[in-house]
Amino acid sequence: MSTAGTIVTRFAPSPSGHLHVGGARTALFCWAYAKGRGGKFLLRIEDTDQKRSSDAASLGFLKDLKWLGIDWDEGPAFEGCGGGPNGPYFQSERVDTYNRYLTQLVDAGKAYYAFDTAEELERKRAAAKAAGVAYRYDGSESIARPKVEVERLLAEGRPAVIRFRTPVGPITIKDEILGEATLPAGEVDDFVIRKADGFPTYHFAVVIDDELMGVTHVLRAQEHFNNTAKHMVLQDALGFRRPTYGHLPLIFNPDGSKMSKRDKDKVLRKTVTERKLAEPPAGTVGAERWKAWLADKNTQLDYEEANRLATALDVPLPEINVDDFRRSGYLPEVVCNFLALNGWSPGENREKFDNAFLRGAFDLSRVVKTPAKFDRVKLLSFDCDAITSMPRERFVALARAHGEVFHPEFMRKLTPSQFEALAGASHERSKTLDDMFRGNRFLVLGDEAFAYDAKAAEKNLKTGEPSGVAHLRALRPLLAEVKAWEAGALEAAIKPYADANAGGQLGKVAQPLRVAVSGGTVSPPIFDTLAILGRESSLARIDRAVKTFG
RNA sequence: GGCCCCAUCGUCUAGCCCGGUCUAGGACACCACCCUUUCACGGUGGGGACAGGGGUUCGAAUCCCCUUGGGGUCACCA
Repeated sequence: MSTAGTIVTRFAPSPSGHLHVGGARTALFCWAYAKGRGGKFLLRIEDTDQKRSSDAASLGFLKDLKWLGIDWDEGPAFEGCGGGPNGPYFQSERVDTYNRYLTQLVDAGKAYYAFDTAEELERKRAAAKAAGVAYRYDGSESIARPKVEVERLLAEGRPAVIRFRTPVGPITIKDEILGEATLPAGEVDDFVIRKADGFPTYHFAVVIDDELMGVTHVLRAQEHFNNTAKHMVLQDALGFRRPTYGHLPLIFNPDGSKMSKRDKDKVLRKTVTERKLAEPPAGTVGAERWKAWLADKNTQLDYEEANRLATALDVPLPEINVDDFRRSGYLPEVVCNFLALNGWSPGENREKFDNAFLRGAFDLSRVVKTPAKFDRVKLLSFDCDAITSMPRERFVALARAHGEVFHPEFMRKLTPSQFEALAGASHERSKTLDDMFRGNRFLVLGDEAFAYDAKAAEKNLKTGEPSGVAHLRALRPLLAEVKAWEAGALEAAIKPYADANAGGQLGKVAQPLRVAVSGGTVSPPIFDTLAILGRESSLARIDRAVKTFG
C-alpha cells in the first residue's frame, strides 16, 4: 500500500514486443502526472489472456519505454527500473488474490456462476441484433439456480464463468477530462469477471490491482471510457475507494483510420503488386510465407520480415511502434515532445519542450477532448529542428550509434575518419539520424558497382555546351594534381576552373562531378563528397563516367 | 442500431469554464519570391477555420437547444 496522499499512476499494457505510439503517449502522460507531483509511476502487465501467449519477447516494449526516457518506480525489473512492494506486477501471477475476492463476491450473492456455452450466447446476440435491439445478458436463469445444482455442475467439470451481478440503476462516470456522463439503468449488464479458464477478466483484475497497488489516478485511452462504469460498480461491491479517472483522446492516422501494424502490410502489398513481383526478394521472407501473405489480406508479416522486405524494396514503412521511429532515426526527446502535443498543449503558443518541462507542466485540465490525427510530417520537421540545432559532435556521435545498430554493413565500409567527414557534412541537411545512410548508398558501393541515374546523366553529363563530360575531361588532370585530398584543396582546384570555364557558375561543374561520382544529383556538398570518397575512388568514378557517357 | 462522448485553418492546437480586448493567435503543411554547387536548411510575404440552424444577450468562437458530422462502446480481448 502506498502512503496516503501520494499520487500513484500506472501504465498497464498487455504483454507485447513493441510499444504502440498511443500506448507510449499514455505512459508518458501517466509518468508526467505522477512524477510532476512527487508521486509514483508504476507498470503492470495485463497478461490474463492465455491466447496472447507471452514469450520472452513479450516484454520488448520495456526497452522502448526506456528509450523514450520514461522510467517506472514499480513494476517488472528492467535496467534499474521496477521492483517494488506491491508485486507481483504480472497479473498471471496474482490469480490467488483475484480468487479470494471472487469468492467473497459469490458468497455475498454479488456474483454468480453461469454455465452458458459460447454458442448459446452467440445465438442470443445474433437474435438480438436481428431484432434490432441491444443485446444484454439475461442472468435470471443462472441466478435462480439452486446452490446444490451449481455445485453439482461444477463438480461435474462443466465449464463455468463467474458474472458480476450488476446493481440496477443509472451509473454516473466522473472524468477529469471529459466531465460527467450518466449511463442509463440497464446499460451495463452482468459481465463476466472470471473466465472459464480460471483467469479474471480485465475488468476484475484492473479493479483489484489498482486498489491493492494504491493507484490514485487512472489515465488511459478513451476507448475505456464506458468500461469505467463496470469498474465503478465493482469497486462499490468490494468496498474499494475510487481512483480519479482521465480518459485520453485517441490518436489516428491522417486519414482517420486506426493506426495499426496492418498499415505496414498495406504499403508492402501495394508495392509488391505495383511492381508485379512474383518472388520474394532474396533473404526477406520465406517462399511459403510469401505465398500465404499474398493470398490472404489478413495475414501479417512479423516485425523483422516487414522490415527486411521494406529495406529490399526500398520503401518507407509507416511508423506505428516506438521502435519504428527509432529505426527511422527520430530522436526520443522529439518523439515524446510530439506525442505530448497530440492531446495536450501547454498553451501560450509553446510547442517545443522536453520531458522535464512536461512533467512540470502537465495537467489534466489542458488535455484536449478530441481525437488527434498523427501528422508524421510535422514530427519530421520537429526532428529536423532538433538535429540541426544540436552541436556537431553530438550529432556525429548519435549518427554513429544509430548506424552501428541499424546500418552495420554501411559502417563497416567506411573508416572512422570517413564516417566523421560524412556525418559532419550531413548534419545540417539531416532531418533524421537515418537520412545520411539512406541518401549516400553510393559511398559504400564499389566504383564500378553503383548505378548511374539515366536522367541525371543525360542532363548533367551529355547535354550542355560544353557538356558535363567535357568539363570532367578538363578537370581530371587538375584533380590528379591536388596534393592533399581534402575539401579545401579540392575547392581551390575546382573553383578557379569554374570561374574561367563556366562563367563562375560552380553548378555547371559541380553537378557533372556529382553525377559522375554518386550516380545521381543529390549528395553532400561536392567538395566534401570527393574528400570522403578519396582520391582513388573519385578519379576512378570520373573515368568511368567519361568512358560511359563521353 | 442502442448507449456515451466530441466538434476552431488541410493537420496539431491557443482562445471557450469567468461572453466584449478575436477584423480568431501559433506551429506543421501549402503557394510566391529571395538565398543557393545538388538536396535540404534559412529569410520575406501570402491564402487558409469558429460545421449548419435556432435561441439568450446591447454584444457569442465563447451560454442553451436542435440538426449534421466524427469518435468510442456494446466479448469468457485488453
